[in-house]
Amino acid sequence: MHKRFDSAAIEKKWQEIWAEQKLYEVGERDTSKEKEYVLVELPYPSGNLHIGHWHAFAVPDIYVRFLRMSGKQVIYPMGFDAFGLPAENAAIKRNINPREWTESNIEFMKGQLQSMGASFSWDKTASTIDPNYYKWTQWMFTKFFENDLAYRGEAIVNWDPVDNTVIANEQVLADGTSERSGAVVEKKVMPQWMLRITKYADRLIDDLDNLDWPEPIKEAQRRWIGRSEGAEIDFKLSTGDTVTVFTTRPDTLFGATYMVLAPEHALVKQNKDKITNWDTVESYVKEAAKKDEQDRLNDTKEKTGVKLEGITATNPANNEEIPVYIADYVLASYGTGAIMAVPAHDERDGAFANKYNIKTVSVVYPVTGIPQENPEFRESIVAIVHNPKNDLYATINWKDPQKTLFVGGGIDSGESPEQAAVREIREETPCEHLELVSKTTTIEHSYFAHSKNVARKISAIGLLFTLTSSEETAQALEVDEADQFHFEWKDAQTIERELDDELHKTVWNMLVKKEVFTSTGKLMNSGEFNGMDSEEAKEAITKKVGGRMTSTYRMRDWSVGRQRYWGVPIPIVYDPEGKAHVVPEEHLPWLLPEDVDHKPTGEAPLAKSKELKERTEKIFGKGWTPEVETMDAFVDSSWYFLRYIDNQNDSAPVSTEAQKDWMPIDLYFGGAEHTTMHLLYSRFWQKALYDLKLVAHEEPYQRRINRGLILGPDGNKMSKSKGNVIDPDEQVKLVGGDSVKMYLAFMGPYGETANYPWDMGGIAGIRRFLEKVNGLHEHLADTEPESVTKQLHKTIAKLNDDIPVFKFNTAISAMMVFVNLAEKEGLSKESYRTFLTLLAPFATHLSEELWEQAGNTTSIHREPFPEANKELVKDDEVTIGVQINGKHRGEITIAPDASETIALVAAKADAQLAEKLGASEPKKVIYVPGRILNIII
RNA sequence: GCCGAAGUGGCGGAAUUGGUAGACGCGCACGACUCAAAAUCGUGUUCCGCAAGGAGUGAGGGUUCGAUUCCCUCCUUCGGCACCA
Repeated sequence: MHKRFDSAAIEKKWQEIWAEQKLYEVGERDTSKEKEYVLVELPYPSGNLHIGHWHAFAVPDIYVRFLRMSGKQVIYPMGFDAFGLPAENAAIKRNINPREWTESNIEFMKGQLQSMGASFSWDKTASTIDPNYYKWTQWMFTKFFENDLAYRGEAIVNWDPVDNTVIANEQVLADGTSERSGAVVEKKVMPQWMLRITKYADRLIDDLDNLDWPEPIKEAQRRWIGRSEGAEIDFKLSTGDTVTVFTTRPDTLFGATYMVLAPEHALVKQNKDKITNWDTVESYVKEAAKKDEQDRLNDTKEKTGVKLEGITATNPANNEEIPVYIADYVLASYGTGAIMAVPAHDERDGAFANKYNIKTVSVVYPVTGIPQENPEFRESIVAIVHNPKNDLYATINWKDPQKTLFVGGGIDSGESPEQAAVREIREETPCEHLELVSKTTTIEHSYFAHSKNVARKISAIGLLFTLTSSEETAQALEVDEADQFHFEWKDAQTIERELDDELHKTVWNMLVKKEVFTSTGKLMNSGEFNGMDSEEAKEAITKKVGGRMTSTYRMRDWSVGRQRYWGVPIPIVYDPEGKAHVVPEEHLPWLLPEDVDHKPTGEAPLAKSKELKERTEKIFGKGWTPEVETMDAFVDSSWYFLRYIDNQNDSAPVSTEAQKDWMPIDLYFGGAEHTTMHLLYSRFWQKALYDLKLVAHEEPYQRRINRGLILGPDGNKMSKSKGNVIDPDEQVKLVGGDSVKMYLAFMGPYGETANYPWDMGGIAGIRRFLEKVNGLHEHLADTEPESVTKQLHKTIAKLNDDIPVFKFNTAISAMMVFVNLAEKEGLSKESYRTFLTLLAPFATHLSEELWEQAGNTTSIHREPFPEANKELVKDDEVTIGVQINGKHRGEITIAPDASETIALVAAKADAQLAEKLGASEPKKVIYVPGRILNIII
């Protein structure tokens, strides 16, 4: 029966009692239980919690409580990631100290967190601005510095002109603006504090394989790191310099008809004197630099560049002299900043060569590109052949020779390709039927090998070489002189129209339309490598020209220095010669000075601190100066989960004992936005610590679950300007924390990255459900119908199934079904108690209140989670669908394990079904017990 | 452009070793209670059709006794990356 309740009073009452009893503190590790470390991303104290925080923290609490009631010792910590630009900017706006602002926010947010009624392990908390925390952040940085993982290097950095600081690559959005301020990011070359994350690139990719993470997140990290396997190859310039290029396609080296340097490439300036068109070159270089600074949105289709007159390079594969260009489509910061350009097999090079009329040479032709699962098609491919004497190309289709295409020829003689080809053929074989036996002597290697071990020698069409499509060696195969082929000549348009399979289309596009073919295949026009498979040729050609197989990465080192105030001071001091030294452990924490006007001017605020300067000289001596940059806040959050589990430790960031107790993190709930930032940084950090023997695990997070976004009621992302922001405090006031939490859990499955719009009616429905639960005791009876007991056990089973896989929505739905039934049929006191414990992880306050009202003196949250009685979960009877000829025509109710005979009898007993079935005997019966009966007549 | 995820009533969603499509909730309609409204309770609610019946899980095709589920082709939406050699 529906019965209202005062959620505010109940929730406040229990929150206080729980706090007083320290009900959710974890304390020491209890080894009689299995441990479970459930982590949620610690909040940034921006002022107040938004509804997304509820979704992030309150909903996983259901899972945490379920585990705890199921007998595990669960740690579910909460803390604050409190350094960083937003707090500093907010403080500047309000003209107060960032520390004051942040700390007051933390206090306020703690109250909000309490209103969730979640079981946070408050004895295991941490705050990144606590000197006892950042002492260890600094300490680890010094270890990194000593081990060459942190270094000061020149780098092209992203400069945010509004926040007046450098930001990381990961913080630059796709449109070239800053993730922080929204300003257009500029490129600057500056000395930077960097962390050598690239050293870990391979491990960061490879170790993903062992993690229980959603595959899309892993894939996003792999792509972000962007490992490219290829080769470095040296090209000699006519100036005597050597240019190293990076390429993923060394197999196409014979097709490298020019070379491109990035405009910023050092050799450009160095050879100023030898470049005869230096003025043009110089202005292009300047233009390119400006373009880079403006924005990277400039459409990437239009390629520009300038030829370096007076300089050539030598292609090491064929010793041909090739021109050298500079072009801004080659990036200075990727690979070696120089490329070998292969216009036939790279789209960008193709576009560039087309524009500047550079020679194009095809060196790879396709053999695949055909669906693997279509063997019939594969068999039909035979080869592409080329006669360099007359530039005639042909593709031969073995199964159906009529599909053979001839392309090219006679380009220089003014003949059309068709005319030339026909002439060629006629001259060689003056008959209509081209017999595929030796008629000419120009052919050296011209074998076709059929996949069915039938070999034929083609020698009539003036083609220099052909390639086999099977493993059979050409020499071993016999010539069958009886075979004849008839080639039908068609004009180009007809041929194009009739192209009906992928290979032929590809070849046609490549050879006739001169489109760029980027796939791998087999080699041609490549000297001794002709006919070799691309993959094989990569190594072979690299080896021949003295190159090196290597990998390069999209990801750059992590720039961590910030020219701002509100962050962890980088614990480095400089001696009078300017050499960097770490601040020794006894002087840590290296405190953030207070005597600073932190307003951003572009100069680092710490440079203005007298106290910091004096401190440095006092400790290290006269002439020593402090580093004035602070650390990116992503550094702080790269290890917080380690501090949680040993937050009182004075002698180390975290003890090995605590790690043995709790690490690794069994489950990390979080948002998709951290995929390539926090999640990558902290994995790197953990690996670096691992190599320094400071942690026991190489990966911090065993399992990761990303949640979606809560949208406004209008289906849009919540924003103040749209006026669709849902304030959690207001909602809690309206319907209570239990309802807010349950509603967020009810919207949809949690483990998928789906976004759910907030629905005012929906949350009212949850509140209504809880009010029904509140009145449920009025339906108590001495005995209950078996249907109710059975439904209860089905519900128990459902919850035990659904909660571990985060399908809280269907779990709640099952409880609703039970309550609806129990209201109608009545329920026993025992069932009522059991139901309350089912509800406890969801409606933490109300279930506790009703539990107390039912006469219990200990907390419901100490109760074990119910287990279903398997006998009671089974149904005595089921209603199954009956199909006639596959169409649903009615239903019958029978025992779940009834025999086919019984099912048929039941179907015939049904008047409607009997009529449909008529008198005829069924042709076939498909009966799946408990599921379906399908009768074919 | 490339990579990834997803398309089911008016809405959020449920159902996959292939077996009654639309659980549960919202919304809506009608009824009860009320002077009235709200709240609450009851009934109904995929679409077309008075009905019998038919159609139906983004579109089209295929496999199957049977497809939201498996296969092929395509479309749309969302997310990520984007001159990365």
